[in-house]
Amino acid sequence: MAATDAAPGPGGVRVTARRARTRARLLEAAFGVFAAKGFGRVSIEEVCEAAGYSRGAFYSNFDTLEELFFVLYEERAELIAAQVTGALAARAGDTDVASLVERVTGVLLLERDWLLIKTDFLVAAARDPRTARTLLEHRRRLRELIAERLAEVAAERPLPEVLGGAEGAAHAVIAAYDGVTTQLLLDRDVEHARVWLRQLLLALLSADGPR
Amino acid sequence: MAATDAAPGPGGVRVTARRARTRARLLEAAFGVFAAKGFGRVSIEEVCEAAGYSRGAFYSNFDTLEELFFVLYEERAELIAAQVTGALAARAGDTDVASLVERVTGVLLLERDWLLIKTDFLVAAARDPRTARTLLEHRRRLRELIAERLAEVAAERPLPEVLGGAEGAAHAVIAAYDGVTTQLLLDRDVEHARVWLRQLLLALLSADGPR
DNA sequence: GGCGGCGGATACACCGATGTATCCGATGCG
DNA sequence: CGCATCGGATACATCGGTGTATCCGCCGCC
Repeated sequence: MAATDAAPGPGGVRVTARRARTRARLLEAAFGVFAAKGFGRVSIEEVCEAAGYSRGAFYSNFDTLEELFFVLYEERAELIAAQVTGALAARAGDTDVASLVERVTGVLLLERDWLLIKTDFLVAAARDPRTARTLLEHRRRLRELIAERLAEVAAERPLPEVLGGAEGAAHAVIAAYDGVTTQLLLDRDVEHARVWLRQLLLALLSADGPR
Repeated sequence: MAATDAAPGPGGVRVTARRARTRARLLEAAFGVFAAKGFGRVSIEEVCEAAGYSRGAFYSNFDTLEELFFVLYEERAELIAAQVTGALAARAGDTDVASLVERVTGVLLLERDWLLIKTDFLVAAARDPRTARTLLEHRRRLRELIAERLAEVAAERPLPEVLGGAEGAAHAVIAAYDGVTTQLLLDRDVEHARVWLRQLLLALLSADGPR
């Protein structure tokens, strides 16, 4: 499948194997550079150097650094979403809050680098409504995944009514995740963050449990 | 007290009234510019133009744009801290969680612009340990203020033990605040954010209450 | 009211990053 | 195996931002 896959892409543009490879390498390298220095402090040149290409390669694949950044974000976000889906799907019949929390926290707080990039993206979205919609949509999907799962759990043992059903509870889970993320960005203690997130989620979700 | 206050400052540098005014105006203008475009997308020139000065004025008062940004942050952070202190001190004898939450949420989620700048600062701190220490110290102070107050509350009606005492509960309050902040940055709905934060805090703090 | 000095304005040189135009080599097809 | 095309490299023009050196006017004290 060398160049035979040079099929017309969605935009009618042929994409050869070679092209796809450089594009992927640029994205991969950009991930590291963005994480290290932050979008806004990174030049096109730096990304190319890290990937082992010249700027010519960049301009052949992207129009602007922002475009690359957005593509990078969406790509990884998709990946995370898949992982969460997996973590939630595992042992689907399990309605124990604790084990659910356990699995989700494991997936959500893995790499600090991703959190750094996600925060850069948040900053961009905070000022540009169009970008914000992308991020909100992504969050909505995660929230729904969680809400569905929590709904099952709630069937066995009711969630705190203060939160407002499975929907509200899912909202709370996201908020807790965001909150812990902030702390992790500052103290760099991934292990502590994971423990703390677990604790926080348990406090939120099983509050009325032992009433 | 016109120019007589041109007393040697802490660094042995005379600071005249005129100088202080321009400095303040630059900071004030910078606040708006940073909030609108984000640190990293702002040039020195832009700040000066917004303030009604030329770049000469800037370089006379600051060495770099980053320095101005940090000064700006610390100045406002101090102000917020004072407001929170005030909100917590009011009706010091009051040990009702709900009214406490009410007062704090009112102070914490006022202007979106401040949240934008604070997030920019977070991004900077996430990559520079030195900056991180500043931010962590600021958070620590807020946390202790809250913890002290929660300790009083806990004397009347115990907090959820899952959180780990007043200290842990204060930690949770900060996390919830950060989480709601993220959402607010995206959807721009301040009123909703305030309601939601209140709900979240109540869920966290009064969970075991009616047991 | 003149004068010294501080604060801010103006002008200039420099640098880094961007975007583009052109060129060359690799890739894959007939 | 030769050729056409695509992808990436190189070279160049340009621009915006920065920092600095110098100048001027206003403020404030004698």
